[in-house]
Amino acid sequence: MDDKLLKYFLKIQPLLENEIAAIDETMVTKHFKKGTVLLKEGETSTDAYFVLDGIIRQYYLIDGEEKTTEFFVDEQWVVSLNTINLNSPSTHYLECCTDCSVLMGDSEKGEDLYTKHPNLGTLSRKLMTNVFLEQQIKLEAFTLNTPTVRYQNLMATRPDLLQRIPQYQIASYIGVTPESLSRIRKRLLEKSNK
Amino acid sequence: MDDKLLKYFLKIQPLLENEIAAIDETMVTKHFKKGTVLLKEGETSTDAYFVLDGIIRQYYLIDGEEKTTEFFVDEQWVVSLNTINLNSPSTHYLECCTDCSVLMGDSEKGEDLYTKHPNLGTLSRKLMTNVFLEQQIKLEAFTLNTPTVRYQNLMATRPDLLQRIPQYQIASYIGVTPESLSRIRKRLLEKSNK
DNA sequence: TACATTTCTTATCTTAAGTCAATGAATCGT
DNA sequence: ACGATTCATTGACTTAAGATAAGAAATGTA
Repeated sequence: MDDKLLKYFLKIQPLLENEIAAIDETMVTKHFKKGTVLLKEGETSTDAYFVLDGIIRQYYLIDGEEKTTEFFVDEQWVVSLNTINLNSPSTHYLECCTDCSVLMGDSEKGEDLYTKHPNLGTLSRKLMTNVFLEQQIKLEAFTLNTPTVRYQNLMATRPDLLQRIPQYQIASYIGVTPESLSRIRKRLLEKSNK
Repeated sequence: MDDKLLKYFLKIQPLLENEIAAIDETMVTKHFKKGTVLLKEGETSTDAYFVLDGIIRQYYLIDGEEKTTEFFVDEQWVVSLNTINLNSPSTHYLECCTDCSVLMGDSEKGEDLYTKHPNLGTLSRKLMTNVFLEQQIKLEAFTLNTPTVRYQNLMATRPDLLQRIPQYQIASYIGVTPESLSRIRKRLLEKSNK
Protein backbone atom coordinates (compact mmCIF):
# COMPACT_ATOMS: atom_id res chain seq x y z
CA MET A 1 0.00 0.00 0.00
CA ASP A 2 1.05 3.55 -0.51
CA ASP A 3 3.17 4.70 2.37
CA LYS A 4 1.59 8.11 2.75
CA LEU A 5 -1.91 6.69 3.03
CA LEU A 6 -0.81 3.98 5.46
CA LYS A 7 0.84 6.51 7.75
CA TYR A 8 -2.25 8.65 7.55
CA PHE A 9 -4.51 5.72 8.46
CA LEU A 10 -2.30 4.47 11.29
CA LYS A 11 -2.43 7.86 12.95
CA ILE A 12 -6.19 7.38 13.15
CA GLN A 13 -6.55 3.68 13.83
CA PRO A 14 -4.27 0.63 14.24
CA LEU A 15 -4.71 -1.85 11.38
CA LEU A 16 -3.99 -5.56 10.85
CA GLU A 17 -2.14 -6.96 7.85
CA ASN A 18 -5.24 -8.38 6.25
CA GLU A 19 -7.12 -5.11 6.73
CA ILE A 20 -4.33 -3.24 5.00
CA ALA A 21 -4.44 -5.77 2.20
CA ALA A 22 -8.20 -5.31 1.89
CA ILE A 23 -7.83 -1.56 1.54
CA ASP A 24 -5.12 -2.12 -1.02
CA GLU A 25 -7.50 -4.09 -3.20
CA THR A 26 -10.05 -1.30 -3.31
CA MET A 27 -7.83 1.68 -3.89
CA VAL A 28 -5.78 2.42 -7.01
CA THR A 29 -3.03 4.95 -7.48
CA LYS A 30 -3.70 7.23 -10.43
CA HIS A 31 -1.74 10.00 -12.08
CA PHE A 32 -3.41 12.90 -13.84
CA LYS A 33 -2.00 15.69 -15.96
CA LYS A 34 -2.58 19.30 -15.06
CA GLY A 35 -5.94 20.40 -16.42
CA THR A 36 -7.62 17.01 -16.18
CA VAL A 37 -11.24 17.27 -15.12
CA LEU A 38 -12.04 14.47 -12.66
CA LEU A 39 -15.70 15.26 -12.22
CA LYS A 40 -18.22 17.37 -14.07
CA GLU A 41 -21.50 18.89 -12.99
CA GLY A 42 -24.33 16.40 -13.44
CA GLU A 43 -22.14 13.32 -13.23
CA THR A 44 -22.77 10.64 -10.62
CA SER A 45 -19.54 9.07 -9.49
CA THR A 46 -18.92 7.36 -6.18
CA ASP A 47 -15.17 7.81 -6.46
CA ALA A 48 -13.36 9.26 -3.50
CA TYR A 49 -9.83 10.63 -3.79
CA PHE A 50 -6.94 10.84 -1.40
CA VAL A 51 -4.43 13.39 -2.66
CA LEU A 52 -0.82 12.20 -2.63
CA ASP A 53 0.65 15.05 -4.60
CA GLY A 54 -0.61 18.09 -6.49
CA ILE A 55 -3.64 20.33 -6.15
CA ILE A 56 -7.24 19.53 -7.02
CA ARG A 57 -9.66 22.41 -7.36
CA GLN A 58 -13.37 22.21 -6.65
CA TYR A 59 -15.54 24.75 -8.40
CA TYR A 60 -19.11 25.52 -9.38
CA LEU A 61 -20.27 26.96 -12.67
CA ILE A 62 -22.79 29.71 -11.89
CA ASP A 63 -24.08 31.79 -14.82
CA GLY A 64 -20.99 30.87 -16.81
CA GLU A 65 -18.71 31.95 -13.94
CA GLU A 66 -16.40 29.55 -12.13
CA LYS A 67 -16.80 29.82 -8.34
CA THR A 68 -13.87 28.09 -6.66
CA THR A 69 -14.70 26.66 -3.24
CA GLU A 70 -11.72 24.47 -2.37
CA PHE A 71 -8.16 23.51 -3.20
CA PHE A 72 -7.40 19.98 -2.04
CA VAL A 73 -3.75 19.18 -1.43
CA ASP A 74 -1.46 16.63 0.17
CA GLU A 75 -3.19 14.12 2.48
CA GLN A 76 -6.63 15.58 2.00
CA TRP A 77 -9.73 13.62 1.11
CA VAL A 78 -11.91 14.72 -1.75
CA VAL A 79 -15.33 13.53 -0.71
CA SER A 80 -18.50 15.23 -1.73
CA LEU A 81 -22.22 14.80 -1.62
CA ASN A 82 -22.47 12.67 -4.73
CA THR A 83 -19.57 10.52 -3.62
CA ILE A 84 -21.77 9.24 -0.85
CA ASN A 85 -25.25 9.68 -2.19
CA LEU A 86 -25.56 8.39 -5.74
CA ASN A 87 -29.03 9.83 -6.11
CA SER A 88 -27.64 13.31 -6.24
CA PRO A 89 -25.65 14.19 -9.36
CA SER A 90 -22.67 16.43 -8.77
CA THR A 91 -23.28 20.16 -8.59
CA HIS A 92 -19.59 20.96 -8.92
CA TYR A 93 -16.46 20.25 -10.92
CA LEU A 94 -13.12 18.80 -9.86
CA GLU A 95 -10.03 19.76 -11.81
CA CYS A 96 -6.30 19.13 -11.46
CA CYS A 97 -4.52 22.47 -11.05
CA THR A 98 -1.18 20.69 -11.32
CA ASP A 99 0.00 17.21 -12.27
CA CYS A 100 -1.57 15.07 -9.58
CA SER A 101 -1.05 11.70 -7.91
CA VAL A 102 -4.11 10.43 -6.12
CA LEU A 103 -5.47 7.28 -4.59
CA MET A 104 -8.88 6.52 -5.95
CA GLY A 105 -11.44 4.39 -4.17
CA ASP A 106 -15.03 3.54 -4.85
CA SER A 107 -17.08 4.43 -1.79
CA GLU A 108 -19.75 1.87 -2.81
CA LYS A 109 -17.21 -0.91 -2.46
CA GLY A 110 -16.39 0.64 0.87
CA GLU A 111 -19.61 -0.65 2.41
CA ASP A 112 -18.73 -4.26 1.54
CA LEU A 113 -15.34 -3.70 3.06
CA TYR A 114 -16.84 -2.54 6.34
CA THR A 115 -19.06 -5.59 6.74
CA LYS A 116 -16.08 -7.87 6.16
CA HIS A 117 -13.72 -5.79 8.29
CA PRO A 118 -15.55 -3.96 11.07
CA ASN A 119 -12.29 -2.32 12.09
CA LEU A 120 -12.22 -0.54 8.75
CA GLY A 121 -15.71 0.71 9.50
CA THR A 122 -14.28 2.26 12.64
CA LEU A 123 -11.45 3.79 10.63
CA SER A 124 -13.98 5.20 8.20
CA ARG A 125 -16.07 6.66 11.02
CA LYS A 126 -13.09 8.42 12.54
CA LEU A 127 -12.02 9.59 9.11
CA MET A 128 -15.45 10.99 8.42
CA THR A 129 -15.38 12.74 11.76
CA ASN A 130 -12.04 14.35 10.92
CA VAL A 131 -13.23 15.49 7.53
CA PHE A 132 -16.36 16.87 9.17
CA LEU A 133 -14.31 18.84 11.68
CA GLU A 134 -12.04 20.27 9.00
CA GLN A 135 -15.09 21.40 7.11
CA GLN A 136 -16.55 22.94 10.25
CA ILE A 137 -13.41 24.97 10.79
CA LYS A 138 -13.60 26.11 7.18
CA LEU A 139 -17.23 27.11 7.55
CA GLU A 140 -16.43 29.05 10.72
CA ALA A 141 -13.58 30.87 9.04
CA PHE A 142 -15.67 31.76 6.02
CA THR A 143 -18.72 33.00 7.90
CA LEU A 144 -16.90 34.99 10.55
CA ASN A 145 -14.26 36.77 8.49
CA THR A 146 -14.16 39.48 5.84
CA PRO A 147 -12.57 38.85 2.43
CA THR A 148 -9.48 40.78 3.53
CA VAL A 149 -9.02 38.63 6.63
CA ARG A 150 -9.68 35.50 4.58
CA TYR A 151 -6.85 36.51 2.25
CA GLN A 152 -4.53 37.21 5.18
CA ASN A 153 -5.35 33.80 6.65
CA LEU A 154 -4.55 32.22 3.33
CA MET A 155 -1.18 33.97 3.24
CA ALA A 156 -0.47 32.74 6.75
CA THR A 157 -1.65 29.16 6.45
CA ARG A 158 -1.32 28.20 2.79
CA PRO A 159 1.33 30.41 1.19
CA ASP A 160 2.11 27.62 -1.27
CA LEU A 161 -1.28 28.10 -2.90
CA LEU A 162 -0.64 31.77 -3.59
CA GLN A 163 2.47 30.76 -5.51
CA ARG A 164 0.93 28.02 -7.57
CA ILE A 165 -2.62 29.15 -8.24
CA PRO A 166 -3.68 32.03 -10.51
CA GLN A 167 -4.93 34.99 -8.56
CA TYR A 168 -8.40 35.07 -10.09
CA GLN A 169 -9.03 31.60 -8.68
CA ILE A 170 -7.80 32.71 -5.27
CA ALA A 171 -10.13 35.70 -5.53
CA SER A 172 -13.07 33.43 -6.20
CA TYR A 173 -12.01 31.20 -3.33
CA ILE A 174 -12.13 34.03 -0.81
CA GLY A 175 -15.42 35.19 -2.28
CA VAL A 176 -14.62 38.30 -4.31
CA THR A 177 -13.91 39.30 -7.92
CA PRO A 178 -10.33 39.38 -9.25
CA GLU A 179 -10.51 43.19 -9.31
CA SER A 180 -11.45 43.28 -5.64
CA LEU A 181 -8.62 40.99 -4.63
CA SER A 182 -6.23 43.20 -6.53
CA ARG A 183 -7.47 46.18 -4.50
CA ILE A 184 -7.31 44.20 -1.23
CA ARG A 185 -3.67 43.41 -1.96
CA LYS A 186 -2.99 47.05 -2.76
CA ARG A 187 -4.54 48.22 0.52
CA LEU A 188 -2.53 45.66 2.50
CA LEU A 189 0.67 46.77 0.81
CA GLU A 190 -0.04 50.43 1.51
CA LYS A 191 -0.65 49.62 5.17
CA SER A 192 2.53 47.58 5.57
CA ASN A 193 4.50 50.52 4.08
CA LYS A 194 2.80 52.69 6.76
CA MET B 1 -36.27 5.11 24.13
CA ASP B 2 -37.66 8.31 22.75
CA ASP B 3 -39.78 7.57 19.74
CA LYS B 4 -38.50 10.43 17.60
CA LEU B 5 -34.87 9.37 18.02
CA LEU B 6 -35.68 5.71 17.36
CA LYS B 7 -37.49 6.52 14.13
CA TYR B 8 -34.61 8.71 13.11
CA PHE B 9 -32.08 5.96 13.79
CA LEU B 10 -34.09 3.22 12.10
CA LYS B 11 -34.23 5.26 8.90
CA ILE B 12 -30.44 5.06 8.88
CA GLN B 13 -29.73 1.60 10.23
CA PRO B 14 -31.73 -1.41 11.52
CA LEU B 15 -31.15 -2.00 15.23
CA LEU B 16 -31.57 -4.91 17.61
CA GLU B 17 -33.36 -4.73 20.95
CA ASN B 18 -30.18 -4.81 23.00
CA GLU B 19 -28.59 -2.13 20.84
CA ILE B 20 -31.58 0.10 21.39
CA ALA B 21 -31.32 -0.60 25.12
CA ALA B 22 -27.62 0.29 25.05
CA ILE B 23 -28.33 3.64 23.41
CA ASP B 24 -31.03 4.26 25.96
CA GLU B 25 -28.55 3.90 28.78
CA THR B 26 -26.24 6.56 27.38
CA MET B 27 -28.73 9.22 26.37
CA VAL B 28 -30.91 11.27 28.70
CA THR B 29 -33.88 13.43 27.88
CA LYS B 30 -33.49 16.97 29.19
CA HIS B 31 -35.71 20.02 29.21
CA PHE B 32 -34.35 23.54 29.15
CA LYS B 33 -36.03 26.90 29.54
CA LYS B 34 -35.76 29.56 26.90
CA GLY B 35 -32.54 31.48 27.41
CA THR B 36 -30.56 28.60 28.92
CA VAL B 37 -26.94 28.59 27.79
CA LEU B 38 -25.84 25.01 27.15
CA LEU B 39 -22.25 25.76 26.25
CA LYS B 40 -19.95 28.73 26.67
CA GLU B 41 -16.79 29.73 24.87
CA GLY B 42 -13.77 28.08 26.46
CA GLU B 43 -15.67 25.15 27.93
CA THR B 44 -14.77 21.59 27.08
CA SER B 45 -17.86 19.41 27.03
CA THR B 46 -18.23 16.18 25.12
CA ASP B 47 -22.01 16.38 25.21
CA ALA B 48 -23.87 15.93 21.97
CA TYR B 49 -27.49 16.96 21.59
CA PHE B 50 -30.34 15.63 19.52
CA VAL B 51 -33.08 18.24 19.33
CA LEU B 52 -36.57 16.90 20.00
CA ASP B 53 -38.33 20.22 20.24
CA GLY B 54 -37.40 23.88 20.24
CA ILE B 55 -34.57 25.89 18.71
CA ILE B 56 -30.93 25.96 19.79
CA ARG B 57 -28.78 28.80 18.53
CA GLN B 58 -25.04 28.57 17.93
CA TYR B 59 -23.14 31.83 18.06
CA TYR B 60 -19.67 33.29 18.43
CA LEU B 61 -18.72 36.33 20.45
CA ILE B 62 -16.44 38.47 18.30
CA ASP B 63 -15.41 41.86 19.69
CA GLY B 64 -18.47 41.85 21.92
CA GLU B 65 -20.75 41.09 18.97
CA GLU B 66 -22.80 37.93 18.73
CA LYS B 67 -22.35 36.21 15.38
CA THR B 68 -25.06 33.62 14.89
CA THR B 69 -24.04 30.70 12.70
CA GLU B 70 -26.78 28.13 13.16
CA PHE B 71 -30.26 27.44 14.44
CA PHE B 72 -30.67 23.77 15.28
CA VAL B 73 -34.23 22.47 15.27
CA ASP B 74 -36.25 19.27 15.29
CA GLU B 75 -34.26 16.10 14.59
CA GLN B 76 -30.97 17.86 14.15
CA TRP B 77 -27.72 16.93 15.84
CA VAL B 78 -25.73 19.53 17.66
CA VAL B 79 -22.19 18.27 17.30
CA SER B 80 -19.18 20.50 17.21
CA LEU B 81 -15.44 20.40 17.26
CA ASN B 82 -15.09 20.23 21.01
CA THR B 83 -17.78 17.58 21.27
CA ILE B 84 -15.42 15.24 19.51
CA ASN B 85 -12.02 16.59 20.35
CA LEU B 86 -11.66 17.39 24.04
CA ASN B 87 -8.34 19.09 23.51
CA SER B 88 -10.04 22.00 21.85
CA PRO B 89 -12.18 24.20 24.09
CA SER B 90 -15.33 25.54 22.50
CA THR B 91 -15.04 28.67 20.39
CA HIS B 92 -18.78 29.21 20.38
CA TYR B 93 -21.89 29.37 22.54
CA LEU B 94 -25.08 27.31 22.46
CA GLU B 95 -28.29 28.89 23.70
CA CYS B 96 -31.94 27.85 23.81
CA CYS B 97 -34.00 30.33 21.79
CA THR B 98 -37.17 28.68 23.03
CA ASP B 99 -38.07 26.10 25.64
CA CYS B 100 -36.25 23.01 24.43
CA SER B 101 -36.43 19.24 24.77
CA VAL B 102 -33.24 17.48 23.83
CA LEU B 103 -31.56 14.13 24.13
CA MET B 104 -28.15 14.46 25.61
CA GLY B 105 -25.38 11.96 25.12
CA ASP B 106 -21.74 11.91 26.05
CA SER B 107 -19.68 11.24 22.94
CA GLU B 108 -16.85 9.82 25.07
CA LYS B 109 -19.13 7.07 26.29
CA GLY B 110 -20.00 6.62 22.64
CA GLU B 111 -16.64 5.00 21.92
CA ASP B 112 -17.23 2.29 24.56
CA LEU B 113 -20.62 1.70 23.04
CA TYR B 114 -19.13 1.10 19.60
CA THR B 115 -16.67 -1.53 20.79
CA LYS B 116 -19.44 -3.42 22.55
CA HIS B 117 -21.93 -2.95 19.71
CA PRO B 118 -20.19 -2.68 16.35
CA ASN B 119 -23.53 -2.11 14.70
CA LEU B 120 -23.84 1.14 16.61
CA GLY B 121 -20.47 2.11 15.23
CA THR B 122 -21.94 1.67 11.79
CA LEU B 123 -24.93 3.78 12.79
CA SER B 124 -22.60 6.45 14.06
CA ARG B 125 -20.57 6.40 10.85
CA LYS B 126 -23.65 6.86 8.71
CA LEU B 127 -24.91 9.54 11.05
CA MET B 128 -21.62 11.38 10.85
CA THR B 129 -21.76 11.13 7.09
CA ASN B 130 -25.24 12.64 7.04
CA VAL B 131 -24.24 15.49 9.31
CA PHE B 132 -21.19 16.08 7.13
CA LEU B 133 -23.34 16.27 4.00
CA GLU B 134 -25.81 18.68 5.60
CA GLN B 135 -22.91 20.88 6.54
CA GLN B 136 -21.50 20.69 3.03
CA ILE B 137 -24.80 21.87 1.60
CA LYS B 138 -24.81 24.73 4.08
CA LEU B 139 -21.26 25.70 3.16
CA GLU B 140 -22.16 25.64 -0.53
CA ALA B 141 -25.19 27.82 0.03
CA PHE B 142 -23.26 30.33 2.09
CA THR B 143 -20.28 30.67 -0.23
CA LEU B 144 -22.20 30.82 -3.47
CA ASN B 145 -25.03 33.19 -2.56
CA THR B 146 -25.41 36.86 -1.68
CA PRO B 147 -27.03 37.95 1.59
CA THR B 148 -30.24 38.78 -0.28
CA VAL B 149 -30.44 35.31 -1.81
CA ARG B 150 -29.58 33.74 1.54
CA TYR B 151 -32.53 35.57 3.07
CA GLN B 152 -34.84 34.47 0.25
CA ASN B 153 -33.70 30.87 0.74
CA LEU B 154 -34.44 31.18 4.42
CA MET B 155 -37.95 32.44 3.68
CA ALA B 156 -38.48 29.52 1.32
CA THR B 157 -36.99 26.73 3.40
CA ARG B 158 -37.33 27.76 7.05
CA PRO B 159 -40.20 30.26 7.31
CA ASP B 160 -40.80 29.07 10.89
CA LEU B 161 -37.48 30.61 11.96
CA LEU B 162 -38.46 34.04 10.65
CA GLN B 163 -41.54 33.90 12.89
CA ARG B 164 -39.84 32.77 16.06
CA ILE B 165 -36.41 34.38 15.96
CA PRO B 166 -35.66 38.10 16.36
CA GLN B 167 -34.61 39.70 13.13
CA TYR B 168 -31.22 40.88 14.35
CA GLN B 169 -30.23 37.25 14.93
CA ILE B 170 -31.46 36.30 11.47
CA ALA B 171 -29.41 39.19 10.08
CA SER B 172 -26.31 37.86 11.77
CA TYR B 173 -27.09 34.37 10.49
CA ILE B 174 -27.16 35.48 6.86
CA GLY B 175 -24.01 37.49 7.44
CA VAL B 176 -25.12 41.13 7.61
CA THR B 177 -26.00 43.78 10.19
CA PRO B 178 -29.60 44.24 11.37
CA GLU B 179 -29.74 47.53 9.45
CA SER B 180 -28.70 45.81 6.24
CA LEU B 181 -31.31 43.09 6.60
CA SER B 182 -33.91 45.77 7.15
CA ARG B 183 -32.88 47.35 3.84
CA ILE B 184 -32.80 43.98 2.08
CA ARG B 185 -36.39 43.39 3.20
CA LYS B 186 -37.38 46.85 2.00
CA ARG B 187 -35.85 46.27 -1.44
CA LEU B 188 -37.59 42.90 -1.77
CA LEU B 189 -40.92 44.47 -0.80
CA GLU B 190 -40.51 47.29 -3.31
CA LYS B 191 -39.75 44.77 -6.03
CA SER B 192 -42.74 42.55 -5.25
CA ASN B 193 -44.98 45.66 -5.44
CA LYS B 194 -43.48 46.27 -8.93
C1' DT C 1 -52.82 51.27 31.38
C1' DA C 2 -48.42 53.28 31.50
C1' DC C 3 -43.65 52.80 31.52
C1' DA C 4 -39.41 50.57 30.23
C1' DT C 5 -36.91 47.75 27.32
C1' DT C 6 -36.06 45.54 23.28
C1' DT C 7 -36.33 45.32 18.46
C1' DC C 8 -36.91 47.28 13.88
C1' DT C 9 -36.67 50.95 10.65
C1' DT C 10 -34.96 55.15 8.57
C1' DA C 11 -31.49 58.61 7.38
C1' DT C 12 -26.78 60.09 6.54
C1' DC C 13 -22.20 59.20 5.69
C1' DT C 14 -18.21 56.18 4.83
C1' DT C 15 -16.15 52.14 3.07
C1' DA C 16 -15.63 48.45 0.08
C1' DA C 17 -17.37 45.36 -3.44
C1' DG C 18 -19.38 44.72 -8.32
C1' DT C 19 -19.19 46.10 -13.18
C1' DC C 20 -17.19 47.67 -17.32
C1' DA C 21 -13.43 49.16 -19.92
C1' DA C 22 -8.65 49.90 -20.84
C1' DT C 23 -3.94 48.97 -20.27
C1' DG C 24 0.33 46.33 -18.74
C1' DA C 25 2.58 42.12 -17.66
C1' DA C 26 3.29 37.48 -18.00
C1' DT C 27 2.85 33.15 -20.31
C1' DC C 28 2.17 29.96 -24.17
C1' DG C 29 2.62 27.92 -28.54
C1' DT C 30 4.49 27.81 -32.96
C1' DA D 1 11.51 35.64 -31.08
C1' DC D 2 6.85 36.66 -32.29
C1' DG D 3 2.25 37.44 -31.81
C1' DA D 4 -1.69 35.63 -29.24
C1' DT D 5 -3.78 34.65 -25.24
C1' DT D 6 -4.32 34.81 -20.54
C1' DC D 7 -3.87 37.21 -16.23
C1' DA D 8 -3.30 41.31 -13.16
C1' DT D 9 -3.84 46.05 -12.31
C1' DT D 10 -6.01 50.52 -12.56
C1' DG D 11 -9.68 53.96 -13.15
C1' DA D 12 -14.51 55.57 -13.24
C1' DC D 13 -18.89 54.58 -11.89
C1' DT D 14 -22.70 51.97 -9.50
C1' DT D 15 -24.44 49.31 -5.82
C1' DA D 16 -24.73 47.67 -1.35
C1' DA D 17 -22.90 46.99 3.24
C1' DG D 18 -20.92 49.00 7.80
C1' DA D 19 -21.24 52.63 11.36
C1' DT D 20 -23.62 55.88 13.90
C1' DA D 21 -27.59 58.18 15.53
C1' DA D 22 -32.38 58.89 16.06
C1' DG D 23 -36.90 57.65 16.19
C1' DA D 24 -40.93 54.27 15.61
C1' DA D 25 -42.96 49.88 16.68
C1' DA D 26 -43.47 45.99 19.39
C1' DT D 27 -43.04 43.56 23.62
C1' DG D 28 -42.85 42.82 28.44
C1' DT D 29 -43.89 44.20 33.10
C1' DA D 30 -45.35 46.65 37.24
